[in-house]
Amino acid sequence: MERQKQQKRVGLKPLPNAIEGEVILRFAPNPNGPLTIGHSRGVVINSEFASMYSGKVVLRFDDTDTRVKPPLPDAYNWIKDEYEWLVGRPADVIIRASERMPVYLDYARKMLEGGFGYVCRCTASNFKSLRDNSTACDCRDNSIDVNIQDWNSMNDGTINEGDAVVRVKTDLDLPNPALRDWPALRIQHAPHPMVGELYKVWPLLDFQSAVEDHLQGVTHIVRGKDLMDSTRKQTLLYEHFGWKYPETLYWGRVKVHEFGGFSTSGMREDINQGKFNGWDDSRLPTISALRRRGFQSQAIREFWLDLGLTQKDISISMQNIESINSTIIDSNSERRSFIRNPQNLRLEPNGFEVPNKLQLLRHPDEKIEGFREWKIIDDFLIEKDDYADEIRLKDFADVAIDDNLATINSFERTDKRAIAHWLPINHSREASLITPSNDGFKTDEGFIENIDLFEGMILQLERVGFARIEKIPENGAIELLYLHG
RNA sequence: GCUCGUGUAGUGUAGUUCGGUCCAUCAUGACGGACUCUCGAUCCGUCGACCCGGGUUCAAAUCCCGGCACGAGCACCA
Repeated sequence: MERQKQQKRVGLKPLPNAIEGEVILRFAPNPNGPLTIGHSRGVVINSEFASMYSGKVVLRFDDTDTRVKPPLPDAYNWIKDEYEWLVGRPADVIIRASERMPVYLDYARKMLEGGFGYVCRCTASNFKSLRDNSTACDCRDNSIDVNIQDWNSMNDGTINEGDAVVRVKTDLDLPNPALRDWPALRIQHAPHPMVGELYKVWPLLDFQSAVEDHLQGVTHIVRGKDLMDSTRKQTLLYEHFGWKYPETLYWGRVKVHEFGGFSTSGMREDINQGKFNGWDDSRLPTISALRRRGFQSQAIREFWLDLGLTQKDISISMQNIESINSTIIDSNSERRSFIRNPQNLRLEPNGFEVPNKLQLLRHPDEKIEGFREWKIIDDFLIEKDDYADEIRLKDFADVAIDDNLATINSFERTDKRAIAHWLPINHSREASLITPSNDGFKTDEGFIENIDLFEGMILQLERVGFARIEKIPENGAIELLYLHG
């Protein structure tokens, strides 16, 4: 009897309660830096769900903090572009929380007027100790009039930063203390990089996000499970307003072996201190760095889609992304010779008639048609590591090496001697291959086969690995950035 | 500590809703081999897992109970 073999489901699981054409999702980063590989999970998963249901994605900049994680003005455009690069099309709607401030402040007032919010003038630590005992603070019983008065004082700057916050009334006996009378808005007098000093009171994530999700008609929220309590807080607010909370899904925490965790503010500080050369420093787990090295957006997409949506905390390796990237770029990457740590040799014909031209395939399986044509002269290079009594010059000849003389034994491959890549010096140009590593960069000086090269080209250096051409200067060495094997 | 969540091979993942088609899927990895004038690609093979203990049942990765482990939240950050 034939057993039916188990199969692996492909693609994301269906979204609960999704109606074709009516799904609205959102991706809401803080523009305090460009996107990291961690963010890309949100971009990929949300955009994939949207395309599964012909829905939309709202790209929302959650930039309501001017103090702890202040926005970086450049980051808005970086993120917009990186989103587009990852998805292949722009987000359907793009909004900034900071430009929507009047709306949030209006809803805050409505909350106070509705009596389900109040201005609390306790210190954070006092409130916390009351809260932990399920005890109301004195401010909680203030009349609506008093609350509105205090609210006005918060907004006109009469009440100082740190001296008041607006809270959402909840059941103080909620089992989870974190949810009890949670803070919705606070005072921040620091100027906002985008809107300046227009506002004294700024909403916190849980309030801003909750109101905006409702206003944008978001039907499904997919977010990290660290935000589970946010869902619960926001649901309480929705109940007050009489709104229906979106379906919510979560993913677990992700660590990448090669990078560890990734904190945008941490990187920002390190860059400012000069530990990195910028956001696209190839040692950083940012999208701009991966892109610069030659990772394809398709590889990043496939990677996250294969992981799918689970609440497990995972620790993954760049090897997985590299493997996917390899299969994508292998067929369209031309081959070139790159000689690290070169050794000069001179060809001794030994009575053989040496052809003056050699045609080498641009791609071994001819996925790319055509040849690189070498004019053979006597002087050529091999890597010092390949130096041996007898080697095979790839695609050319068996040679015996004595000192720096390479005597041709045969053009045919006659034995199992090691194959080495090589390069006639008339086709060589100085190049340095930079490989990012944990403690800096490793630089291999050498010579690259100087045929049809251009900046941004991703090629496979024979017997070395994939690399991207960073720069071809007028004079001096070509700069190569190592991608992976 | 309190609250919430998660446990399938080295890594990641499918299967868990409605127990049998599961001596458990796929990818990656490691190892071995074939092929190839790259340490690339391709092909073949091998390795390797249901957190633990009870229970229900003819039958449990799947249901129930009890442990254990790990993670997150408990910010006037997002």
